[in-house]
Amino acid sequence: MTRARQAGEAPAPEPYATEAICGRILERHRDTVSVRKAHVATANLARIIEAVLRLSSRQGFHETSLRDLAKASGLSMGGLYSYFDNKNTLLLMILTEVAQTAEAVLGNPPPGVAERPAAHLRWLIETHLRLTEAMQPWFVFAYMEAKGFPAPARRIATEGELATERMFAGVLERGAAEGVFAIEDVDLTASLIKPLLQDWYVKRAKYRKRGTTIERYVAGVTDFVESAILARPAQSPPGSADRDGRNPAAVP
Amino acid sequence: MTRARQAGEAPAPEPYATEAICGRILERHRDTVSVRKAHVATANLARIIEAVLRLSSRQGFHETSLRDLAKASGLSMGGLYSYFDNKNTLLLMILTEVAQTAEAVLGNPPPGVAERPAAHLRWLIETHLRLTEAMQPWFVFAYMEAKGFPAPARRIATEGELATERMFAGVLERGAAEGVFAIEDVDLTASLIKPLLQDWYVKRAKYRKRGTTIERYVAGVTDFVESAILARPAQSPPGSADRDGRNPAAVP
DNA sequence: GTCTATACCGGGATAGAC
DNA sequence: GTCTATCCCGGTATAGAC
Repeated sequence: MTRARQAGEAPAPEPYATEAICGRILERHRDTVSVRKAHVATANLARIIEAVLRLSSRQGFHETSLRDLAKASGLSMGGLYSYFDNKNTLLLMILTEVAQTAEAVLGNPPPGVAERPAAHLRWLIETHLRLTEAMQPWFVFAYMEAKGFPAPARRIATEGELATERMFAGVLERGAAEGVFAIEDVDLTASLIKPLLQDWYVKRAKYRKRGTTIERYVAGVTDFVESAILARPAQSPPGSADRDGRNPAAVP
Repeated sequence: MTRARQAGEAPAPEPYATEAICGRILERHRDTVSVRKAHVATANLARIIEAVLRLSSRQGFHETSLRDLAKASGLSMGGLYSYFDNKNTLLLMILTEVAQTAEAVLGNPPPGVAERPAAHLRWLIETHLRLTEAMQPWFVFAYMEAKGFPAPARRIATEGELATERMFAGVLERGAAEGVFAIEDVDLTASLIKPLLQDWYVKRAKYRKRGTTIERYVAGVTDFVESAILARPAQSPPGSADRDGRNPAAVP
């Protein structure tokens, strides 16, 4: 991801365009892709993956047949098999790429940010949302298709999940230690932030229909989270005061 | 759901046991189920659905074959078809039951609660979590399997989603009007609460592994949400003060 | 009411021509 | 490197015995 650019490589003005990402995938799978010329391989891989992401978003990956995929990508059945040895490998290519990208991007805050927990938290929220926006079909695919598949696929997705959750937990921990955050249970709070970020790409259609912009959403989540956890100087500690009596609603 | 109990009907101490729910499903599908005796029909339906929920949670619904389902439920291939006319109907049975139950339960707050927004919000959160806990496999199924299936199935799930979101929006609206909540954007806030509740059943395995109890989670979400939106008497309005400068992190 | 046996189709994967 | 033709399995659904 954040590797040094090779001499002669294209400047890649769009690091999250499908073609650019497929170039990186190719590097990781030189062995399973039998096509030698790099530029034709990336081009075709891009068409395949663009197609599989599109079809899967409607029908799911398993329900997407290789025949459909061949038609949609413009290749033939046999042609597909020079890019992966079986359907499951195609799944893994996408999942690992998503996981790697997320870890590389979120693990590299700009200089100075990581030292200030409040700023770091804010950066994590905004960067996460913008990354998943730029690679929306990829993240939706990873989220939706990870379950119910062979163990290795599951693990990749789950690990990625937990990795980013740990980043949040780390920031919250440091912020709480410095006294800028007031948090009772760091791990629980970290796991509550995660779904707020995932909602943006998982339910993208809903937000699009409502006309919610990403700027609005970033601001909304940031305010929501900060209101919940920022330490407030002149106020009683959370979880103690001014609550009206519990109303234990047993399920009827 | 909240119908009057028929004379002679069992007292049903467990309204969310699989058998009890399948009794209700049977009422709604007397036409497609060809087995006449009610008690044998509900018993078998329960075994079928218990099996399909279990298998689908691992492999997904589409990947679960009717052969597997027959083995797991103890019925034969042919036997299954006296309970539904095709696989898709089985899917719809489950989805509609989940949607109906959620709406019936969440739409009936105990007397006095609906009048006080703070109490109502708290009741909604706790009831939602406890309901989805009691029917966890059902809700996971509905959440996971709704996408990628024929339009009618999609609609049922989406409608259910929006219905509960509207309940939250309504409460927040009233609370804001009364001045007990300080909320900039009611609709956005309502849609942020939803994923916090869904996370409990979608990622149930994670929380189980960590030893997070439902009481802990209820308290955690309640505190988180209330800290975020409860109006604070002696404090500047949200979204204005004491934030360190924005740190607009463009995706690198 | 439930089972066994079977029809039939669409899926993934491969062989070999071009 | 890519395509066409084909194999074979496993899926849904049904027919007819018990």
